Amino acid sequence: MGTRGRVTKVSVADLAAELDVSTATVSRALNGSPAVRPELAQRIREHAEARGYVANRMARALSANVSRAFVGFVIPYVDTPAYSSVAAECARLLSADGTQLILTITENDPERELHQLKDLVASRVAGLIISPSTHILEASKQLLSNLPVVEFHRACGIAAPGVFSEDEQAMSEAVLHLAALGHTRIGYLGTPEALSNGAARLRGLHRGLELAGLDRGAVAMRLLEPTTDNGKRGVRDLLDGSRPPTALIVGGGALSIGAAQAVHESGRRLPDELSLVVYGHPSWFALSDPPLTRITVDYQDLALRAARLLNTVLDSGPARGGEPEPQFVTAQLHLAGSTGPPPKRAHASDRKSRR
Amino acid sequence: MGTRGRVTKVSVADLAAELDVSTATVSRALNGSPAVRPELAQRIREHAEARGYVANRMARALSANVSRAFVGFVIPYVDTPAYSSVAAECARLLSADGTQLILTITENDPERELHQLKDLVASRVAGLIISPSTHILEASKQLLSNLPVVEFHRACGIAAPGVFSEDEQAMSEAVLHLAALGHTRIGYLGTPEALSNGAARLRGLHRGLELAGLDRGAVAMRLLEPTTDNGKRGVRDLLDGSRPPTALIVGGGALSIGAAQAVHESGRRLPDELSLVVYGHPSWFALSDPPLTRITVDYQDLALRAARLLNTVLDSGPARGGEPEPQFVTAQLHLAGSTGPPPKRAHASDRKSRR
DNA sequence: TTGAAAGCGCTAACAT
DNA sequence: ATGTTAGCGCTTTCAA
Repeated sequence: MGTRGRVTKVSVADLAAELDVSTATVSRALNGSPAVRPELAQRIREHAEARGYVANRMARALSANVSRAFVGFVIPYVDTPAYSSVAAECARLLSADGTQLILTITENDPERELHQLKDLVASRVAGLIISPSTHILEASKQLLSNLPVVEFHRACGIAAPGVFSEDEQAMSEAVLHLAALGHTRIGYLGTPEALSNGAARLRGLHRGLELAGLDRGAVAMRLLEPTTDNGKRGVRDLLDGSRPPTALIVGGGALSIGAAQAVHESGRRLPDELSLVVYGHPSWFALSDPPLTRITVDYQDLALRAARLLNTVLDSGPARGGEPEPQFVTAQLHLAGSTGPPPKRAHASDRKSRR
Repeated sequence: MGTRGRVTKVSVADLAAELDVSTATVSRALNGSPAVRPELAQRIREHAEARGYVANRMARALSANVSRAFVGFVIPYVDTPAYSSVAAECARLLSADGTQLILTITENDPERELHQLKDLVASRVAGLIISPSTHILEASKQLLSNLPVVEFHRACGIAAPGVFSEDEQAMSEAVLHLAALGHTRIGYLGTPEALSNGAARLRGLHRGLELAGLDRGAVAMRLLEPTTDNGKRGVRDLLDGSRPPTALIVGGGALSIGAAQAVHESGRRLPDELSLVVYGHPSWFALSDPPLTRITVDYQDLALRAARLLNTVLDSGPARGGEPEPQFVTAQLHLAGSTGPPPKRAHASDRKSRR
């Protein structure tokens, strides 16, 4: 019993020969075609099982010349919940349909991205779930426009559906929250405007400022690539000025992690000396004391929608007809202990006014 | 110019026809065979380029009947750095060789795992990088023993090479560190002994106790599946007893995250009221105050070794000859502010002995 | 140096 | 209900 020796080597031809039927019958039986006598089908299946037969998906895909065997999953990073949790959930959902995920990490490098997209096309993936790199190449877009594609987190302007977090409102709420507390000098650390989600958050920021009656000039900004290091750097920059902001908003998950660390390292007490609003999965900030006011997104929901969207797109081919509808998962602002009224006095180095 | 219309559809046959040569010549030219006249080869390549030709990896793999097109990456979870960072690094390293990673998440479910392994075999993956589920099925082991496999983090007793973190020493050091500080009642929260790394950490614990001259009975233990929730639960259990430990060691990344949260929520001050040693990637604990004494592993190094090992295994076929050498990445104990002498007085409910 | 042809393992017309 | 056969796109003998 059991498969001894080397790797599986049984083919339909083998089974057919051994049972003295045709390969077509075997194939039909194995695929549950009703056109084969139940008893025979049963016998074939049992024999296949006994011989440890495992169908070759490549051959199958090649023959069918269209199959859902593989789907490409293209992301800039994977070591942050915004991506890893979506990857996990998509892999889970798609595997139920017998679709396998080919994982590809661009590190936000456009060249690498293009190369990987080509490889994915070469693998004849049925479709793609992608979070494009910041400065995606034209050639990459070309490739994408000829494939069933679902975007998430970031959009790159191709005619493909996508799932995104709707950050504008939460962002604007965050500004209003701080303004209501009395803050007038706010620092913003976010991702570049070239990133669709960076742009959305910026819109939210601006809208919040407008509603709060604050001038855009009231905000010191740093727009950086979303990495933990940039989070640290950005916060240090923002805090080091001669007239540092009394409140900080961070728009981006990886940035927030670094930002929270940098704030912590700066020794400023939250919220007495500084108010802080971070962005991202709660688990990253669970240990901080006080708990941080934060903007969160339900990544699982987002993943679910992405997987569903992909199925839709796979059923109807790439970018047919009109502009596809993007879907949105609403980000939520959660208040916690890291935001409060601004310090009573201006920063020491600012004015000489003692008490 | 550029690829218009539908998906890439150019085949070697097309190129051959267009250039009035045979498919064999095209294939040879494209694969850089020296057997083709350089000038012709050049012309073929240019034409292929111009026509936007992309070789079909499936067909290629099918024909070659052995290829490195795909490698399976099988892990129980992906939302923890212990896995996500290894995934990222492996994807990066393998993609350089033109190998794509098929990501598969078992959620530590043996049935699911078996099913996915079958699918991977069906996809004719060249090999597998796997972190087996806790209670892996015999059938799964069977499959694995007929494939080039590299294990990591966890070993399941098959004759395959692997990369693991060498936790024993760090674990034992942690115990000695606590013992030296004066702790005699230590709590241990770890993963089940059925997990190879759980067993290793336990050995380290025992060795530490022995060296410290402490009895094994001095340790209250909880061995749980590595999830954040279990981390919380375990800590609450350990701390709720009538004679709670004065120090806690956590052996496991996900467990540590939950554990740190639970400790935090319990309101105990570190290290005055409780000493705590956690395990895992520093980024998860960066925000905690005080910084936590921790055991860390260089996952990037681990990933690098895994990728290298895989290449070796792919070159020599599965489990040939003698037992393959496992590799180890040494875990490091970093001292920080969460460990200190035990509280002066025993727990109130413990003994009446004052001063 | 190049071409013709035989597969790789499977599915799907097209017979019977 | 079952068998025959022609591919899917590529590599690779075997001939020329």
